[in-house]
Order: sequence, then structure tokens, then C-alpha cells
Amino acid sequence: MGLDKLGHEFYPEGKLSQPLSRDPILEAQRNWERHGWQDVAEPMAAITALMRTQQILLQRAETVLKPFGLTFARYEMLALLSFTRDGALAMNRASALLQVHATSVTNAVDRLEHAGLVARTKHPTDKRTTLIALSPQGRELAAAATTELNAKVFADSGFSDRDISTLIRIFSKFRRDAGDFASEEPGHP
Amino acid sequence: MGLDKLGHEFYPEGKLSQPLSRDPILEAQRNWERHGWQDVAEPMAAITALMRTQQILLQRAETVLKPFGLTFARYEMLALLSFTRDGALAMNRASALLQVHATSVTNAVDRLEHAGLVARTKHPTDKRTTLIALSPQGRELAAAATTELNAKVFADSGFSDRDISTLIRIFSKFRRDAGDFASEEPGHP
DNA sequence: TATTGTTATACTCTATAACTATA
DNA sequence: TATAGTTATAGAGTATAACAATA
Repeated sequence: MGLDKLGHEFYPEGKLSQPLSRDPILEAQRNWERHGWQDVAEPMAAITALMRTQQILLQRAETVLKPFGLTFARYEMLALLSFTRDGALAMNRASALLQVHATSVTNAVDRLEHAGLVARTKHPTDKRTTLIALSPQGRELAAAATTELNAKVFADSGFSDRDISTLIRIFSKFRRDAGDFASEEPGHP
Repeated sequence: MGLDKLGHEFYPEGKLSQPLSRDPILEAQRNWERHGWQDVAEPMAAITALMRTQQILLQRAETVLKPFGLTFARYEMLALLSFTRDGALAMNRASALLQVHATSVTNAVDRLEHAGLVARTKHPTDKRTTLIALSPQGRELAAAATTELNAKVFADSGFSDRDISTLIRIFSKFRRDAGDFASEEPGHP
């Protein structure tokens, strides 16, 4: 696809104002090569393409989540809580697991709490830490959103099974090297 | 690395509040599998990892660009202009090539213009369209920023050469299928 | 009528710094 | 002293809608 009834090119995602018949990232790569940056043209193209791919996928997810009143960030928080044994987690821990700033967690929890999807409670022993607890409505909404997201985004992601495995491998190494987490992978002490 | 002098884990990028000894995305994948989502656990993990990788790379780029007073979005605009024959481009066309919203282009150009890096001029024939023209300072800054970015981000991207080729192939197919651009790839009419 | 671009508005997410209260 | 969390503030990108000028 890529053409509407009048023969104009269009964009299923991205809402761009003008069509393209050639890959702009490939064009950029060739520009880079022409201007003396042969050695970095490929990494530049790969990273630019990664950013564009992320944008497309994020837009798909947000489109699916909008009817639930959720953003992707807030959905991730609910999903994380729903996989916890007792549906509760320290702010602290949520920040680490979701890999976002403490202020982002505060902000997300504020809104989720206001919507009645989570509640803040006090940690029994350490009075500094606050726990985020999933409400019954939160659990229900998370389950419904997960079903939709899985059906409409993840089940037909646009990557082949083989490519998915490849991406997991490449990104896993990258993130470990970047210091996101330590070891665990077999063969990487 | 991943440990500071006191033996605490830390994060070179991301400014997270608590360390992790295991990959949180792999943990999430296993949670998904345990809860009956075996068929989408891998795509979910791949996409989540992609988003995290994008975040790390974007942070690296923004860190390098900050001393130049540029964000990545604004840098991309300058770089695009500097590769144009006469250093000028219609707003329209920039929006299409950079694959961002028209309002984002307006916003970026506003700030670049205010910084004296670009100037708006009128299209000679079509009075509706405005052209963005790179100023000498803009061209100079773009060149300096490109050198830094290439040296500090792209030259040692954290991906092997082989993985970079793989990523380009996978994302190219994905973006074409998503409608970002039409055909061009050999074997894909 | 359609297109180009701007403006106004709103909503995220991100980041820093200052602050409290607890440990 | 260090940690957990909040608040305030600022900045960025994104999106929609309404609009003016032009084609």
C-alpha cells in the first residue's frame, strides 16, 4: 500500500504533510557518505532508523491505549504492578524497573491515583518509602489494555519471528554494555 | 563496568534511582509468558528493548549537542539543510523528509531562526510556501556538531558492524511496510 | 476547494534544584 | 550523611483546531 484513491501517497502513521517516494534515511546515509563521513554513515542510518521505528511503534501503542485513558508510560506502570505478587511496589523500585526518573514516577502515579487505578500506601517499616498499590479497577483496566495491545500491536508487530529474536539479542547486549543491568547473560560474566 | 567504588551498581545513562542486577525487560518477558501471553512475550520484549535503546541513544546525542545549544530535532534540521544544494528547503519538504509534524517544524525553525542559524525567506513563485535558509553561522555550527556527534556517538555506537547492517535491514523493511516510503528496495516493487 | 504555514492551546515526558522526612 | 519522595519550574515534542493567504 501507500497510495490513496487519487494516486497520492499517504502515511498510515505519522501524519506527515508531504509524501515520499524514496527512503529519506537511505538518502541521508548517501549524503553522509558523499560528504566524507563514510565510516559513520551506516551507524548514523541505523540509529536514525531505530528512532523512527520507535516513533511508529509508540504511536501505535498510544493509539490503542487512548480509549483506556492511558499513555504508554502509565500503561507500563499498571502492567508492572499487575505482575507483582501482591500488586504493590515501592516508588523507588518502580523507578528502577521502568527505568524512568523519580519525578516521572511521581507524575505517573499522581495521575493513576487520581483516576482511581492505584493508591499510595505507607511502607510498614521504612517510613520514607511509599508503596504503589493496584486497585481492583486498575487491575481490570490493565488486563483489558494488555489484551488490546497484544492483539493490535505485539501480535502483528511488523517484524518476523526471526527478526524479533535478532532484535532481542542485539538490544540486550547494547543495554548491558550501556550499564542498564549487570551480567546474567550466559557467557557474559 | 557497572559498579562504583563502594560496590554499588550505577547507571552511566538514565539517572535511575536504584540499581538492577538483572535485565528488567527479560523479567517482564518471563512474566508475560507465565501469564498466558507466550505468543506475544517476545515481540513485547523486542519492542520494549527498542524503546529503551532509543532512549539511551537519544540521551547520548542530546548530551553531545547541548554545548552547541541544539536538541537532536534541531540538529537534524540543520544537518538536512546543510546537505541541500543551496542550503534552503521548503517547510513542507522539511516536514516530509524529517518525518515530523508541520507544527514541529514551525517550532524548530522559530528557535533556530531566533538563534540566527536559519532564516525564513519567501518562495519565488509559490507565495504560500516559506523557505528555510541556512545562515553561515548555521552551516558552521552544523559542521561542528556533526563532527562531535560522529566522534562521540556514531563512531562507537555500541553495535557491531554486522549488527548495524542487520538493524538497517530490519528497520528498512519495517518502515517501508509501515508506509514511510514506497518501494525502492531491490526485490520489493 | 485544496494547500501552506502559523497561531493558540493542551498534554506528555524530561530534567534540575530545593525541600521534607526519615534512615 | 545518605536516601525516598515531593514540589516547583522549565523546556521539549506532539497533537488538534482554527485561521489567513494563496493556489
